[in-house]
Amino acid sequence: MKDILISTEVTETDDDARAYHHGDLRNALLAAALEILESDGLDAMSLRAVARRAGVSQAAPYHHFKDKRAIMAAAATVGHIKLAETARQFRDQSGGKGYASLIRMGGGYVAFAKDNPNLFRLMFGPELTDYTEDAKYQDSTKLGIDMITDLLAELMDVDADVGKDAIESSGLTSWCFVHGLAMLIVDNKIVCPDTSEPAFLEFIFKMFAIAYTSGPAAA
Amino acid sequence: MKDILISTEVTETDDDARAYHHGDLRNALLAAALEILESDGLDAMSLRAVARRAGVSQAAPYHHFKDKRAIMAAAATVGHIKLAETARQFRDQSGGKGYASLIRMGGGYVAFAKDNPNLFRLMFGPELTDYTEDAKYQDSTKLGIDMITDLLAELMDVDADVGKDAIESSGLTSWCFVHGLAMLIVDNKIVCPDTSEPAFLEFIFKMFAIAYTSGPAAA
DNA sequence: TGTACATCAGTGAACGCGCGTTCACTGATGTAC
DNA sequence: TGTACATCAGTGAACGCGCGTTCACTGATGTAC
Repeated sequence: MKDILISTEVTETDDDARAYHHGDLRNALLAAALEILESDGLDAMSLRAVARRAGVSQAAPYHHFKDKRAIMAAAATVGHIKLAETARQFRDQSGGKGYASLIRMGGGYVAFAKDNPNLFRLMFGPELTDYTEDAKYQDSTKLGIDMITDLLAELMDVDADVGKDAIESSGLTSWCFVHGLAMLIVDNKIVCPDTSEPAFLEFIFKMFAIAYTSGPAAA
Repeated sequence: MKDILISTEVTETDDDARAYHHGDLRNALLAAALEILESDGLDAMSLRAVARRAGVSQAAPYHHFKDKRAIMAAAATVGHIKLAETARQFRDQSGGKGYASLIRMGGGYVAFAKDNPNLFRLMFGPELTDYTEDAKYQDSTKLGIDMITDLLAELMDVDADVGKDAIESSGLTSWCFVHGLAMLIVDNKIVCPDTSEPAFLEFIFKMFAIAYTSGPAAA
């Protein structure tokens, strides 16, 4: 399941999205939605605006999406998949094993948020928290935390005194830190180098290092 | 400045908000806005809905707020002040000095977010990031991080080898963790005890403890 | 104390707007014979 | 190969809605004399 989701193309092809009059209007609409979302914000991402951008009539989207929330969920699904892909790419970069790869993965998480702020907000915002109509969407929301937990399970010595609970707890706290960092960057509360610059990874490493060496345990 | 802001009443009285026909319509509108925001979300918090709830005509708010963003900023200002108040109350609770008070302060941050999710979102959302018309609002946004940094300056041994930079960096990472925890709770991604329960503080302590004892430094 | 006046908070109607969604339609395509 | 038909993606107009904002107004209040 997880692998299927991850390997899905970003412009995902649905089972019933065949080439008719337009060719592939569903994907064109989804792409238009993502473009409008990132350039003008969630409020600007109306079904009418999406149809306009895709060059079709305002009624056309209803042949591909049940209602507005359906296309929002589709956009958020693409986002969760891209987030997981980015995190994995960063994790697999060269430059040290062990916890360094965990930190790089966090860097990927932050990089995605920084490069797709409005999509990131939609993914974690209130608009879709109770949206249960799309199983693909719901599955996709678990990709991020699953990757963290899986990697931690590798890194921690599971066979010894560390159990499943501890891994999950550690995963949760790592997620909190990296999610807060991402959110505060997206909110313009923290300045941070461009994700294309080498300085970006240095910044991430520094933040993680400080986080894990100060506080109650270190004091 | 900071103390003035903090000591301001939650239903803040502005310089020019005197008792005329209504008595104190500005505060009534602000209260209505906060109620609608928390019960029905930001999209429902229209100027017309606020006026309706306050029992006045839809044009009345324009005698007290320049436009819609002005009342959003006023609501966010109240939020930032309440957030700082809550954090301070938690910090000053009995039960240990030192880093325990830092953790309790984080608990206050999370408690506020959990009890005022939509207000919390507005405070850190994109709607007001470039709003420069209200100095009071802009000042209020700094209250949270300032409290963290100030407390850390007390806790850390400033005279020794720890400089201002280190304090600010530590403050930033503490903020990241607690902000992420708050956000993920608000997003319904993490289950967490009610803030009224004793278990709430235990949960916060546990999360902090795990965060600061796992990861690269501890490994 | 009483009157005239200035102030300005709140009114009610109107503006133009974009929205989500529905509806009967039309016309290009694939398929059965 | 050619014709008739069924399918259904996309159309264009319309629905009712709530929004932010402006405008001339009205009427309660505070104040000057």
